Order: sequence, then C-alpha cells, then structure tokens
Amino acid sequence: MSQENQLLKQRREKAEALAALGINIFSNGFKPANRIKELLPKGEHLAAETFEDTRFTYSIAGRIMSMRKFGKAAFCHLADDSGQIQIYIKQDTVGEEQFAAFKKWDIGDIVGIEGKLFKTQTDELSVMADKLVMITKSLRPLPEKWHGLTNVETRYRQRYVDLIVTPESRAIFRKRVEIIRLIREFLGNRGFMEVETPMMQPIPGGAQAKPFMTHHNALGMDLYLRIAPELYLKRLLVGGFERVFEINRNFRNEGLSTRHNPEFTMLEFYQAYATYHDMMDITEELVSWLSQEVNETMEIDYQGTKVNLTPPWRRLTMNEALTEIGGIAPEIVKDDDEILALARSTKGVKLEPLAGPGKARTALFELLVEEKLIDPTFITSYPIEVSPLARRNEQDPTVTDRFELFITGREIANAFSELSDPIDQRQRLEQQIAEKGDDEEIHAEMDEDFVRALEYGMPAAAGQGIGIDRLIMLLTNSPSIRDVILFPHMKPETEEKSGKTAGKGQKEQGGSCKKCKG
RNA sequence: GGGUCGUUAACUCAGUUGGUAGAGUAUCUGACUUUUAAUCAGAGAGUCGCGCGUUCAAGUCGCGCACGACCCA
Repeated sequence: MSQENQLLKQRREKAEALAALGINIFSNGFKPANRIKELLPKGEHLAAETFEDTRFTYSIAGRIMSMRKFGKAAFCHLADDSGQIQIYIKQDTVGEEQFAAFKKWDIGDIVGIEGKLFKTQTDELSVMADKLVMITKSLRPLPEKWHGLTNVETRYRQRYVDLIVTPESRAIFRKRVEIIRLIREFLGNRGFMEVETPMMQPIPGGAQAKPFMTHHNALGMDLYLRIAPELYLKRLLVGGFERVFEINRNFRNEGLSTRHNPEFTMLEFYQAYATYHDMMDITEELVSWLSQEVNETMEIDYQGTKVNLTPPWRRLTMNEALTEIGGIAPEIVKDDDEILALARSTKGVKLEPLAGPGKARTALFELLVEEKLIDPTFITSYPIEVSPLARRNEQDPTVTDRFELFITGREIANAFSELSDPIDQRQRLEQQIAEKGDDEEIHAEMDEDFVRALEYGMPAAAGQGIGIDRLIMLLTNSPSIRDVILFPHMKPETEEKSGKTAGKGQKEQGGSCKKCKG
C-alpha cells in the first residue's frame, strides 16, 4: 500500500481534530459584510497602537496567506478577492475555546473573521479578531511564501494554485477581462452589436487551417469546430445587420507554441458601407485606447522592446515595405518575373512550385520585413493570391483592399474590404479548394449557402479579425500565450505526477479494468 | 518534426572524481501575547520523472521513453 504523504496526513489529522471539537470544517454560513479593500482606507486616521476610536466591528472572509504564531497570540495575513490585511488573534480577545481551535488553522485555510480595526506598533492596519470561523479547511500545503510558484508547468497545470500565490498572474487575468470588457464597450458605443454564430460548422470556412472534427449523433453528420466565424458574420450583413461583432473561441488543429493554443479567442467585426481604410482608423483608435485604459500609457515595454502605440500608425503597401524595410529595389519588387526569381533564389523562402509573383512577394515579406515591424504598422495591398476573401483593388487587380497589422514583429490583426461579388467569390473558393492539394487535414469544401447568401446581395463592407490572446500578450507584457490563457492546453500529466499519494500499485495494462463499464 | 536545456522533500534549489541524498521555506514538538521572510531549541519528511544498460557500486555515465522550457522548421 502507498505511504501517504506526511504533509497531507497532518492536514487531515488537523481537520479531524477540528471536527472532533464540533467545528464544521466546510461550513457555509459565514457572510462577510466587508471586502478587505474597503477596510484599508478606514485606517488612515488611526495612529499606531491605537484602536480605541474604532467602534465598528467588521467581518471579512478569505484565505490565510501567512502566519506568525506566538504562544497565545498570532498574526496572519488574510487575502480576499480585493486585497490583503493583517489579522491579530490573541487568546485574551477570542477566548480559550476559539484559540484552541485556531491552533489547528493552517496557511491556505479559508476563514471568516469579525473584529475591530487597529494599528500595530509598526503602523500596519490590522483587524483585532474577536470571532473566528472556519469556512474551508485546506488539505494541501501552498507553495513557499518567498519564492512562490515558479515552475511554469505547475503554474499552467494547476492554475488555481498559481492564482492563489502569484499576484502578477492574477493581475494579468484581471487585465484580460478588462480588455475584453473595454472592447465590447468600444464597439457597442459605435453601434456594433455582439452576435453569436455557430462554433460547430458543417463546412469550416473563413480561413485556411486544419479543423477539429466532431460528430452529431442524432443528425448523423460530421461537424467541425470553427476555424473562423467570418462566413456567418457576413451572412448577417446580408441579413441587414450593418455592424456586428463576435468575440469567441476559434479552434485550429495545429501545433502549440508560445503564440499558438489550439483554441484561442478572436474578435471579428464587420461594418457595412466601410472600407479597409475605416478599419485602420478604428483599429489604431481601439488598440491605443485599450493601452491607455489598462496601462495608462501608449508607450509600452514588451519583453525589453519599447513600443509606441500612439496614433497615427505607419501605413505601407506590401511593395513599399519590401523596398523600404526589406531593402529590395523597387524595380525588382514591381516586376513579376524578377520578384519570383528573387524569391526562388533566396535562402529561407518556401515557395510551392506553382506559386505566382504574389506569393513570392508575400514570402519575401514574411522573411525580410515582418520581424522588423516593431511599432504598429499597417501593411496594405496584399496580393490577391493570398487573400481569397478580400475585395480586389479597383486600380490594381493583382492586389486586394486588405491590411495586416504588425506590432513587435507579430501579426495582430487582419482586415479587408469584403468581397461582395458572388461570382468572383465562387471562383476564389474553387481555386482555394483546388490549391489545398493533397493536404487531407485541411477541409476545403464549397460553401454553397454562403455563395447563395452573397447572391441575395451583401452591402459593401469591411471586416477585421484581431487575435485577442496576442493583443493581451502585448498589453500585459507576457512572453507566452499560455500566460494569458487561464487553462492552456497541455499534454496529460503522468500518473506519477498527478497523484503522488495514490496510484502506486497500478495494475499492469493487460489486467481487467473495473472502471470501464460494460 | 529537429536541436539545446531541464525534471532531486509540499515549494525554491544544492549535490564534487560514480561510493547508501543536503539546505532554506513549509510541517511537527517545545518556549514565546505587537509580528511581518518573527525568533530560539529539537524532530520528521525523498521510487532523485520512468525504463533498460555499463559497473562491485548510478541522483551522477550511456541508450530509450514521458513531460516541460527555449530556439529552429
């Protein structure tokens, strides 16, 4: 049999000891009247070592984060959702019975406290406890107070522990929530309505990516988790909703990295009678405003790189960028044959055999330019070959009315004036299907209903997608997407790691499995 | 997919040339009624990620696997 971990055993024994005293260690009756944050300003007028002039009794609840015990007294720090405050517990005040129970309290326990405010000798506002309530006895020890939890794997796998002990982590997720709330406010104020479109789609469209597949039993059909909401949001433009947006998850069955999680949050918004120029205006307004709101500045630091988000932002066509930043002579950039030849002879450029000049320019751009775009830069005039859903430019039919936004060398947003011609759209989707080649994992299929919708007539419009996780990485100075996703995807942990106290005497694989019901 | 690094007590980390595993915090016992990384005295706590190999002997060397981090594709 497995030897139970000493620390867990001791905690259980304390829990049993409390239960033996008639104390409910998972009680549900305590209602804190105050949040800790409310108490903090109330101590401003207090002098050190005084508490005579505080007549009020406050009640708070939270988790014990630290403890300094003396014989018949103790100091603890109690943390709730709003902040932290010191609690002073002494036997003279709480009485012998409560103090005896208190001796079985541990760091990590969730407790309720009633008492009066006072200031200690060292001028720290504290609560002189007179009533102590055990709310939840914690049966596992928290990480060390000084170094905290630094193991990133544990921080991601056991985010609940990370959130308890890592204030920086709590701050990032609060900021994330705030950013998303502000985006809704921003778009709402501009007449956009938030909609919800299918996450499960019969034909996964709106992007080139490998989808997750699932199956609907009653309908007897395969469905795909969406890789983008785009084609449904455009159907709503057809339907007459002129400004729509959606903030929700997309799913892509591809690799994981510091910038990729298989499910990620995307903002897409569409505006009728607008062009991609309007999208650029609204984007620089939105992102700079978000930074001002959550960081109180537009000049931020991202992993040691200074980034200035103050509008207006630089706007370059792809060809201009290839020349000005990529260093390719303009006459080569302009010439289809020369740019193809250059791309084919440049080391590090990956180009399919049948790729045309547009793909060559895009590949060279990705290699030579992208990483150099630190301050926000809109790159416009994307080749039509790489933009199956964007509107063709009226002066130059080889490019589209599209931009991508780059900040710190990374793509943050992608937008275009939408293609509203159903005949052109059908041809481009057909070409896209033909080009997917032998990649079985990309599910490309003609979305007849989408083309039919366009045939009813979609107003001229522009739309944009912004990767919310990457935007939040930028605004919270986070190096990995896993730092801004509460529960990032991880490979399953091994039995040894997940249950060191259990699962020792595992049966060999061939043994009968009693958990599997027949 | 490739490369580099990591995995040792609950947490943070040491561990020399291969010779039966150490510290701090946390925990337990005792002292202590204003501490804040409390202090003082004592104690317990480890499948050294998993497996195979080399060896008289492996945390340490070799190979494989798992998980993670970073870089590259």
